[in-house]
Amino acid sequence: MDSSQAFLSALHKWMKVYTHRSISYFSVFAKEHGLSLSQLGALFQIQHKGCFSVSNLGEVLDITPAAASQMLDRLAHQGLIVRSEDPHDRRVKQASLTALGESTLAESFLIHKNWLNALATSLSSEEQLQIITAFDLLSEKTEHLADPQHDVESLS
Amino acid sequence: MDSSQAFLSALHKWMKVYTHRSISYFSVFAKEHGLSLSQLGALFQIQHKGCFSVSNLGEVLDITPAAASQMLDRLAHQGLIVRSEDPHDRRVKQASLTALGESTLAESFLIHKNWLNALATSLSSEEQLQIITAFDLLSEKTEHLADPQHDVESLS
DNA sequence: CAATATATATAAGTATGCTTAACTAATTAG
DNA sequence: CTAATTAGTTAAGCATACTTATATATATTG
Repeated sequence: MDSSQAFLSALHKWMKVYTHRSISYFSVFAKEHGLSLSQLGALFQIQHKGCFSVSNLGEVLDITPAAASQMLDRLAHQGLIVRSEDPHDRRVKQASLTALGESTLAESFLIHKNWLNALATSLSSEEQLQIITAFDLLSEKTEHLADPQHDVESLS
Repeated sequence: MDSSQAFLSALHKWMKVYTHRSISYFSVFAKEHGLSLSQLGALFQIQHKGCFSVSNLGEVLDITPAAASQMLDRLAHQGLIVRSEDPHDRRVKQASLTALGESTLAESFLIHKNWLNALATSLSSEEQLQIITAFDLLSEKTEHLADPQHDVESLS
């Protein structure tokens, strides 16, 4: 299909632009908060799923359970997550964000604010509405797709 | 303005969804290629600007020139970048991607392929066209805005 | 109940990623 | 031409981020 090709191409171009911007913003943010990019990444994963067992976090980050355990150790030590026993299986520890963890992530998106505001003012109301519709569509569709793990498995 | 608020909200939502996906994909990709997320981030920055002096790379990544020099050392050792003397100022070393560096980054976007294809097939042609228009608009506007460094400076 | 499997944690070891301080080379200013 | 500044590297030191191997607690299975 022709529009699929154009769709992938437009999305790819935007990903390059966005990746470049966000790496720079997240680098500054992480430094300001005494975090590494890896730690910030782990926090995003936990936030998205609500909670994560040690092994499952290791799977999405592609690291061993031992490494995931140590990562959670450091995050817990900084007060960003807590580990609680899973009532269904007492071997399992579920990691979830603390209030501090939540607010830290919320703040991490604010660092993009200047850029996004500049972007907003450079667009007409009509253009903004067009983009809003597009993003709503994308967000909705993405959430209905399978979780990344499945794609990852099918790639290997 | 009302549509600006909705615009920022839609963009924010999409950023959360996309950040979550891309961290997982880039984690897997980095591991497969023996890279860290930090190294991948540095490569993206160099790619975007074409070349980077040691100090300037340090600025966008918010690290000291010494750290940037060491980072480039490791990337050069892996054959992903080369450093060449700036003809205008022989103190300056310009880092740029090698063919291997370029192809590695190109490949890093392919790892999103399964997801993007699934996304594409879940959308009608009409919806795809709407999204294409939106992304073209965004990519174009973003490239005309000032570089991230300026925003960063104004934040501190 | 005993044996096995699973989830996590801990220990030891290595590479990365950062810092500050000291050093070298090139440029700029007086 | 000398002094001061700037760009980059190097060294020492420390925290992070991973690995494998081992240990411990809980679950599952025969």
